[in-house]
Amino acid sequence: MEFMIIHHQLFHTLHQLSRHTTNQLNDALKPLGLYGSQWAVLFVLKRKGSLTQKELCDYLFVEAPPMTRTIQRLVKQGYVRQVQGGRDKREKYIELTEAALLEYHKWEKVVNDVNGELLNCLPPSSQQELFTLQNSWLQLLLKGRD
Amino acid sequence: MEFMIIHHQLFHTLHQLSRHTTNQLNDALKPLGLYGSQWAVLFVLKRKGSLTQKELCDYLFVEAPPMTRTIQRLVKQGYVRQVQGGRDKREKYIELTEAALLEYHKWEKVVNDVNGELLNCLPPSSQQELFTLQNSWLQLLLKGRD
DNA sequence: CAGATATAGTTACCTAGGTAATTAATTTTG
DNA sequence: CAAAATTAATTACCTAGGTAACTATATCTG
Repeated sequence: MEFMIIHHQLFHTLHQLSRHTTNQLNDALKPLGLYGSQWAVLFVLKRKGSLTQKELCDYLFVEAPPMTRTIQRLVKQGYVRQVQGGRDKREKYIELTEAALLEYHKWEKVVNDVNGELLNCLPPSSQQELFTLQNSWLQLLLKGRD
Repeated sequence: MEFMIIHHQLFHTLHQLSRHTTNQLNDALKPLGLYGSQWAVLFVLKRKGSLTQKELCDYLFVEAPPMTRTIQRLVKQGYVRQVQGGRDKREKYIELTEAALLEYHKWEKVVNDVNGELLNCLPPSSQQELFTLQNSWLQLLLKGRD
């Protein structure tokens, strides 16, 4: 019976950690005029290059409607372009603009700083262990849900 | 430089896990007419008894406005009562109703089942280790922010 | 090939949770 | 004690992310 309480605490702690870290990220990004959800998209585009919205959704495990909203905001700010895909006229390729590439390093530094600050209270071995545990759990959960 | 990528992946995985598990919880609660945020309040009230809204906020690390909303919804559903506090007329004590106490065991079983299902792909030792790591990280983060 | 089915993206609307501003009651302080 | 500062709760409004319904294009099938 005791393990049910452990489960409860585990989910509670997971939830708190996620909220706390995304709040910290948003605070750090605010002076740059960006939100966490926007940064996630910019980060993926920088690494992967041009992607369709569907591919972005699949990569970030986000449904299509919030992705549309995030991208429309990035378009309005001039950091991203929607390009009509050649073959399939339904899909839109999303790519970073010159403006985004110019600012990217500044954004990246801010994010790396806040990430480092959030994690510097944990020894690197614990960070690695935490990541390994979280990652294998997530993989197992997603495997079961395909 | 490599650790920045690990950091990024760690936060990404944390975020995904939190979203996935709260989505699963909400799916499981839907047939009962409850949301995850409501369950969190009901759970604390069952354990701790009558609490003020401020105490609930402090316990769940949630700001006052969302707590007001969640409680108002629970009041409307008849699962919770707001009682004007005796000494301080600003504060409102929140307590479970008879209706909530009657349903509680059913809710608890549903939540325990979904929690168990989400965690049964991880061996208990990993669950314990994950909880310990998450918890110590959260404690360190909150200690720094007081 | 034409009709049915599937898919990419959008719109509308829902909950979760955050900040800023407001109100009413309580404390602090000159 | 009266005025100022603090605090519990609420209201209004913001982002994040979810589902349902819709549109337009692609693909599959009879």
